[in-house]
Amino acid sequence: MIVGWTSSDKGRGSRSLLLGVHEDGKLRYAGKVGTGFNADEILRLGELMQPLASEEVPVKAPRAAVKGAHWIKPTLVAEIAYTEMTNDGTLRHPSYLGLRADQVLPDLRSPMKIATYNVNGVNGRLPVLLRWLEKEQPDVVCLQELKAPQEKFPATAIRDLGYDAIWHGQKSWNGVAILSRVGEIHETRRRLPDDPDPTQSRYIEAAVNGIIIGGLYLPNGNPRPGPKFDYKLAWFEKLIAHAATLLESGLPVVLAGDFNVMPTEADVYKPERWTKDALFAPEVRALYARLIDQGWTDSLRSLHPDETIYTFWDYFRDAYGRNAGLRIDHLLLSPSLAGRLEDAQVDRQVRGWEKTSDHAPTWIRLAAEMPVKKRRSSRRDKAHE
DNA sequence: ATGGCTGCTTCTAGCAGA
Repeated sequence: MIVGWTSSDKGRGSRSLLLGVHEDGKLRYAGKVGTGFNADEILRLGELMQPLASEEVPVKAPRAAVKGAHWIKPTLVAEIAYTEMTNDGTLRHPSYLGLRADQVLPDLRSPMKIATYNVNGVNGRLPVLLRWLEKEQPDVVCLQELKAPQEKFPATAIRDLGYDAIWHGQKSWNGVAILSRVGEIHETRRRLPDDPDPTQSRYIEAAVNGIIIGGLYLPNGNPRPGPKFDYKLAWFEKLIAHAATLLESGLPVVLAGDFNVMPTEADVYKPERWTKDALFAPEVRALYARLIDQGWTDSLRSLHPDETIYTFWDYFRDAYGRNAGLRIDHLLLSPSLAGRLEDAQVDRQVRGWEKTSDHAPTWIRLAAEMPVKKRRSSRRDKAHE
């Protein structure tokens, strides 16, 4: 595991990587590696490590050995060539061979429950939001439709329940937030690259416990056709482009939020009535399919392939009572997380509460890492090559 | 098919939502 880096005197990039190995269920210091990477790889590693920065020291190590160390959450697995293990357990003549993107692991010492909830006005729904947080205790929450300017976010009430928060507000419309009660929130961005309209607060991203959480509120797009629909398509294209770079990073990522798309006919109570709507139009569903085809897992559908699942019910005509719903809130998992998906549900009862949002909270649980696991990846005997 | 509901703003009537 890469546990940190020490910085270079000359300009950007790291001078050496600090290493750890899992042994007897614990991570212990295994020395530094300062060779084997070129300038491009140093830059790439720098970009990957930056969002993982941590105050917490992940391994015990001699003070002199780690002078000027920048620690990260132990998430990235590197392949290292070396001649032997010294008596003090560090690697002799280590050389960096590359990153094992297939073994990039989040910090999952305990299970992690991650939720998304379009609150439809964070202040108007505050009693409902707090009641739900207290009852269901999600670890990380993506909120959408805050409908509040930056300074009107109810941070104190949320902090009183043990949640740290970052948010990107906007007057009247939109607004997104990420809450966590399990680890520091390291914000990585607060709008999509090349957002067609950067005045709209629709995307916020952070690293929490070594997992990148992208919280999003995709434009509604009605009426169709029209400028709002064009904006939806343009925004979706930018999301797809950014999602591709997230996958390329090899990091564990959850994209969660109100996508304003019913992916298939199984996700609408009456598909034939919605074919011309911006939430179900063929071109919008095609964009969703393109996103998924990059390698994302639609958590709820993958665990419940044949169930009727809705996350939204209109306020009109007793839609909730008639179960005339839509599935438009999604949690997408990058490949390294898909195998850890343990549960995925909608807290649909919340939609029946007083003064509630028209959406229901939707969540997943990722399984904890196996407690004791020896890793093959950090060992390779150079003599045999 | 239609009109039904809700939050927010500060021209409490008009908009956006889905």
